[in-house]
Amino acid sequence: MASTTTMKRIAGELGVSITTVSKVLNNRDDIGHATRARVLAKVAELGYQPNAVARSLTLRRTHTLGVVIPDLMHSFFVEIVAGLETIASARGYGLLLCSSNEDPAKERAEIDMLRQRQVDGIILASVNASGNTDLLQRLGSLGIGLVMIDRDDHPVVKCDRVVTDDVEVGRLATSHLIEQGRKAIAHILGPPIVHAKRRAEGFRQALREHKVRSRAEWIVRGGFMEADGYRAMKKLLAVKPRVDAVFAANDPAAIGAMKAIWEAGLRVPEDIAIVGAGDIALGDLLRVPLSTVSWSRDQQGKEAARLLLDRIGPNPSPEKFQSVVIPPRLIVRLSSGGLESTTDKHGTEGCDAPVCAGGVACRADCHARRE
Amino acid sequence: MASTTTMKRIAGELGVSITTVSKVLNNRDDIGHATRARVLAKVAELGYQPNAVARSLTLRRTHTLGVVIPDLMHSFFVEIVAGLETIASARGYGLLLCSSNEDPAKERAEIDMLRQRQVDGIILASVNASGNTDLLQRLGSLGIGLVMIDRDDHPVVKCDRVVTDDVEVGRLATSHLIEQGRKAIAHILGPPIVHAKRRAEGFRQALREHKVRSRAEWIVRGGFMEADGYRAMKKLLAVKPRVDAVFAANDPAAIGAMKAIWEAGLRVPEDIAIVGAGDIALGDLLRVPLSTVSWSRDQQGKEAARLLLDRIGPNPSPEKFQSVVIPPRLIVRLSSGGLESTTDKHGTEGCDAPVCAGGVACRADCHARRE
DNA sequence: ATACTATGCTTTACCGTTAAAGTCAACTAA
DNA sequence: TTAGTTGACTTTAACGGTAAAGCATAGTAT
Repeated sequence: MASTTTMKRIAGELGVSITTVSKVLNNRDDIGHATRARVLAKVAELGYQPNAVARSLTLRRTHTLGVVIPDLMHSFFVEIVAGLETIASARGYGLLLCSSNEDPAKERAEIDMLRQRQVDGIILASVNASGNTDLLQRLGSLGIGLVMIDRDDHPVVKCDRVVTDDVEVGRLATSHLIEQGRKAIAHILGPPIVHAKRRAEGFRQALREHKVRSRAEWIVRGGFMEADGYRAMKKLLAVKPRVDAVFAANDPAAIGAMKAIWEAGLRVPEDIAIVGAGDIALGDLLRVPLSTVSWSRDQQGKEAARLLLDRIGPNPSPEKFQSVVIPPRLIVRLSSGGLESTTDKHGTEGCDAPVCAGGVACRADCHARRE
Repeated sequence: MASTTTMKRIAGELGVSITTVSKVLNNRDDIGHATRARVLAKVAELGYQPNAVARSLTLRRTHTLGVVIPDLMHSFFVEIVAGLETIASARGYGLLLCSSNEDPAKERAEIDMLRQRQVDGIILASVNASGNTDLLQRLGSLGIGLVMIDRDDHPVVKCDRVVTDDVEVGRLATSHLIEQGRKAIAHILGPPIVHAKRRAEGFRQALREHKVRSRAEWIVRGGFMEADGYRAMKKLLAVKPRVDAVFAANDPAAIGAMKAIWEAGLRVPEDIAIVGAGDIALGDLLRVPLSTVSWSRDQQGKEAARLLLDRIGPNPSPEKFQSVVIPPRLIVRLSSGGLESTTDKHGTEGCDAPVCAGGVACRADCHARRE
């Protein structure tokens, strides 16, 4: 292994001090023209690249952000990560990616690992409020920034947040089903976190406002994974009289529910209408395109990265912590019965990108994604 | 900001030397019982956590792997990353995730960045063979491990590889279309990299073996993105007589092609059959479920992580570099005309996970994903 | 009693970099 | 002239940790 090029070596070969080399590389102005040129030449000759680890040790900044999300397989989080990456990479920050697999213990382990690695900040979609609040609260005093995305449990923790309005998500989805004339509307609950509870709250609000009857058996425990939706729908199908519409806590659960419906020999949306939330990738191209409530993951990711970087940056913005809300909006596709057929028009406003043109309901952020 | 707890502080409060603390924490056996206990107690009391940056500097190991993939939005790569994460995380390694956005310049910048950060190894799905071969070759001499995944351009570069048999991918897809009785079979080429060229080669081989006529206009330039497939299909649709089947270089391109076909008022598979490659997430649930050639991304990711970690680990396995091949297999769904209807049976062998049961063709690795 | 060997620590040096505080010659101001 | 200022470096210390070598003290072999 060729010995790595260090400032020491450059200094040695040139007969100057290491500090001189350091100063040249950091553009300090107290180095003479000639020396500067000689150093720069040597740097180029040896292809020197600074050792970021050593630099991190002295500067006490790693220029690295930790990202902890619950599910790498869910396009929703991946799209947020893509947004994060755009901003972070442009500003010279690296992303240390971790998955908690929806497991609080792994989440804790990953946060601890990130802390040991001295990341400058953490972007977290937290599994729940259960055990890790203490850890998160301590991050601030350790000089580690924190932005919570998507899920904002841990109300005690002081940090920036980038979330959507989950009550509104539930209202939009449910009102839409009501407006489709559905009478027996069920809800597949998410996991027991405020984030999901707010969607359920929006569900109930919409029913109340429209004076639509609800029944306790129509609200069933589910979760955020496809398998959760599948199981929950199985339970719902056993309830008589049968429901004619379902708002699932998110898209994977909605897809699981659709599978259960098909398996029972029923049709979507004729027999049962479905609305999800989160606008999963390819949701517009599904066998029955999935109606959903959408908000920009790209924007959510970018906003989170910006907030975090501004807070941990050179001028640590002493402003109060912000909660940025990405507004949700309804995307009507076939699964809710809101479109006559799969070959109908767009469910959304003007979308002229080639991949979205004509015939096929386009994905809400197809533009954003190609930008 | 509370002053961070360091070994120095622990040593100070206990009146022992820093080295003593270090030895206790590293389980060296030359520290007495009593002292060891006192140190451990203090460590627990102060909640000490070692500074990984400092440790990396002396040990010259960061326990971090860099991952560079061309497209964060493509489920294919994300699933590989999930596989990587499983192994890396279990072995105490972190993943520094970068996207090259299919841009050789950004790929280069990211690899340089990873090198500065002293990652122990890099897992790369390289954009092309154009300009970065030099950089990759140098990695070895810098003590940075390299595993190329999915795309194995850069034949000169000595490293481990985990790829699929791309010629076979093309043959499987094309033979299947031939067996469906299709006569005018087109191919939407991938980008100009060997990886894609091999799929085209498999396409040609299959035609030759089955003595099926081919025409030059039926092989069109495309790419790996949805928009590429869309544009390529537009061109194909202008060719008369019209083709009755298409093998697209990968699934996103196949989906783009389907969009173009629908937009032209034609049906899949009745008018044109489609087969892709890569088994994109939700491909089984599309409006017309997509026939594809699949291989396990989970296995690919895990294998890559294992190879890399074994090579850079304590006993640097002096064996020759390996090329692990993940075998591809055909997944027949509706888009190729291989199934009578969307409510047909599984296209794959026994799959009894709840989310896959009955009625819906399951995804090839649905088991693997839930493991 | 003398030399040898553990045992249990501490000292010193180093990883590669930056920041703060010298140093020293040449130049300027009074 | 004499002190004061620049300009262009160098020296020293530090970041937080690990490894190698050093050094008492006590115990064992002869």
